[in-house]
Amino acid sequence: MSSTSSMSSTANEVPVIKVRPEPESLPDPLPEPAVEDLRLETVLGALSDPLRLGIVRKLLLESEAFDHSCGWFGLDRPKSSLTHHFRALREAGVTRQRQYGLERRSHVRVDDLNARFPGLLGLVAAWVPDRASTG
Amino acid sequence: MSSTSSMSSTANEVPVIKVRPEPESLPDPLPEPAVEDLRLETVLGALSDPLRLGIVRKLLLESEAFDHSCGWFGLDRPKSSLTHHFRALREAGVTRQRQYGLERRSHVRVDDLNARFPGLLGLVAAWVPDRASTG
DNA sequence: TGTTAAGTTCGAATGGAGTCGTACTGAGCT
DNA sequence: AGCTCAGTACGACTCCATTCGAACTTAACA
Repeated sequence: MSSTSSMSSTANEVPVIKVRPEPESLPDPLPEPAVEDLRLETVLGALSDPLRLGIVRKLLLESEAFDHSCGWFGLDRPKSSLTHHFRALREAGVTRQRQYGLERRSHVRVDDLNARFPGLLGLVAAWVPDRASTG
Repeated sequence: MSSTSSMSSTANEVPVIKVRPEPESLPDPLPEPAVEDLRLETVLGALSDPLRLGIVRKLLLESEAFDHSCGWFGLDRPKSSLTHHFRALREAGVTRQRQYGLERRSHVRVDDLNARFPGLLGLVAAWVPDRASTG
């Protein structure tokens, strides 16, 4: 919470260090359901959309250590549509979103989902999109 | 298995025998997608409804060796609604339906689903319905 | 043959999800 | 201050799923 990483600066030569946020200084997650509130039918509903299924699959297979912003996915949809889908995933509890400046980055709640619905993410990762989807 | 229990009949008195359909003489299944045509997003969509999730779960946990008709589930919904949901499950490939006289009996396509989406049925079986659902 | 019962079909109403344009917000940069 | 850019908010539209009543179909059975 209140880890105001006071970057020691000796008044003179200010070290301009791009500090990648440490696990202790992450922005708070946007509103999301708690692990114990995850509902299978809601999660399945969120994953029943090909675009969202592709988002989660791409996160599972290709994501780096850090979260990924909306544009990383290369989805050919207007921004307002993407907002809709990323919010659907977060509110269902599939992804977690954090605000980094202008960007809103997402990652899959792997531990939570594996705890509540073991095997589900494996199905998503193994999913083969139909020709012409995911945009 | 194929014991066509030829209940002794002396040619004259025609034996009115209620022959329960053997595995070889089952009615043809109603139209359904082939195993290789099952789509994860479609199956998830079919299972994202609490009523249908309850149907499949009940079939997995409590079903006998034979299929079960619509009324076996004790669902408190009008018949036209049940037709809708059972058809949704069948057309998504989750269940198989056969016509037995007046009744249309269902069972889960366990082998097909385990082959295509291993682990999925385990999640359905482990599902705990929210208070006040499944009708 | 007539009744009963399981389930379908149709049609309507409702609500919600997906799609998108437009306007807006807010952080970072110069 | 002003620009840029990521993403949101809002509203409109369309479409689909859900729900259900009412009429129909049909097998079983007396």
